[in-house]
Amino acid sequence: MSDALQQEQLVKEIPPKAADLSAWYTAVCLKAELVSYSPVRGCVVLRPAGFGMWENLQKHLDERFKATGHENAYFPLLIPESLLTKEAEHVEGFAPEVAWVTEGGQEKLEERLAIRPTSEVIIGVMYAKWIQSHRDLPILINQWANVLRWEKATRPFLRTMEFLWQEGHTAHATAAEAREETERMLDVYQDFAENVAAIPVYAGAKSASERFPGAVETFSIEALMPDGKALQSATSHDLGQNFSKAYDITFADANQQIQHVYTTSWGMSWRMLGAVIMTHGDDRGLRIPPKLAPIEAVFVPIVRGGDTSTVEKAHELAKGLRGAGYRVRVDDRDYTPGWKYSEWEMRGVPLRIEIGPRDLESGSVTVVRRDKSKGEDGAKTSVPFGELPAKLRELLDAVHDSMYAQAKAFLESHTFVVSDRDEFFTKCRERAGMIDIAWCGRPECEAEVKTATSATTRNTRALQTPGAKCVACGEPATVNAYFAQSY
RNA sequence: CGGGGCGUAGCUCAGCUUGGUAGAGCGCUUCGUUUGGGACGAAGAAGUCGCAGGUUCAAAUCCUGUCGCCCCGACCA
Repeated sequence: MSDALQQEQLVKEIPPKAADLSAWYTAVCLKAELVSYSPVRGCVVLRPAGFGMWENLQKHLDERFKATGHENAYFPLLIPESLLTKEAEHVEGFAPEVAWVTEGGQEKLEERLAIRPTSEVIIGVMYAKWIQSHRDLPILINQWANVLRWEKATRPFLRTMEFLWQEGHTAHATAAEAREETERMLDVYQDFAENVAAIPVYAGAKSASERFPGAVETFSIEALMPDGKALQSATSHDLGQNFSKAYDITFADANQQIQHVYTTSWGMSWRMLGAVIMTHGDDRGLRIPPKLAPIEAVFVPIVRGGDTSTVEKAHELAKGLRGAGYRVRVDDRDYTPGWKYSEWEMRGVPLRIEIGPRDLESGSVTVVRRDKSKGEDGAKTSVPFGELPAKLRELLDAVHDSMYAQAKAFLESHTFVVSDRDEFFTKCRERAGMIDIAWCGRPECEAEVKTATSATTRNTRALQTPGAKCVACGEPATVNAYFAQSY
């Protein structure tokens, strides 16, 4: 490594992001203490720094769920085998990755119990008991839970055997209502991704082969990672009457007819945090979007000649900011200021507040933005003590906006509207980004593209040019689709 | 689940080819001096060499098995 490169590499043991995204990603997850590998294969410990991000994700999503009329509940972790096997497609889809409990205490169980890979089944069974009349509908419930899928290869956040997520499960009287709900929650996810996680996404419908097992239609939001691979960040499923028929969820309608309900399910997992890490991080480490940051601003007091008045002032200002609703911390540990700067940058704290003798004298603090590089215009701002509470809000919003703008610029510069077949295949193979084409929608066509390029449809939307032919195969196109290799 | 790589101190790794006293840097502890971009000095602590067998007078080193992790594929959120 050249001297220049060595100097650039500010954070020890974090390799440059552009050179090897995988190595960078793993190093950041570990060094920023988001996760730790555990003695259990494929399972990670979510450490306080990581859990803090999860809590903020929960808070923002949950308030959106509540605002759209949903309530939280909790269902059992274990699902009897006989119940699981009723919806054929669903079972087939999940069978390879279900873990089973076969013994309890000293006894061998007469019936195996599945550890939930998802909860459509157990929730469907309960809904069948609870729903009698059209007056009982809709049911709008969400649960925050862990699930387990027996994965072969795992990576922190992106794929672990046990993971945290939320799963919403709703039941409706009509197909139209269920579809409306499915699309509403997709909008919620898109809103969350863009306005909380600062990640622009493409929202749309999944192709048949990418659909959730047992769903009539699956929608997703898809984000683009720096290596040109897409990351499915949340899904929303219209389950039609597939589950209500399998689990006999019926109600008497206003005309005294027995009808099967229409159900939906929708989920976002801690995988979203993986998207946040990869999208926003840089060579100095993590950059957490302010709304997800466990610590929004960290005070670094500079002590000179044993005079700790800057430390006292930092605590005083921090107290005031907490009172104003901010999540702040004072780093009064016995390390040098320079060490602390690097440390908190690596951990991704959006704002650093320096307070040294010079600041004390001028009655102000120096606020440094994590989203800007060193020496960049606007990276440092001097803020008088009294203006700190108001100014902090402004700066945090600015950080969010600039992070979103950067991610948006990346997505847009790596989205290609392609109408030439060769170019389409080349771009897919090269992992160029989101490749937008007019597409026929045929599974055989998608399979051919996948075999040739490893890319698949991420999601689809209405055909943009009426009468267009499929760019991949030449048949009449029915939709526009984003193709990309995916995580 | 296929292909490749790696498990030695908290971290990054050397030592293994050719068996013979357990190593370095960083970090950690104590004391002192320091503190506006990863401070300096002195003293100190720390490893059943992933685990289990085997070969040998003797194994971190050779052999077999096993577990785990990383990367690339296939599969999935």
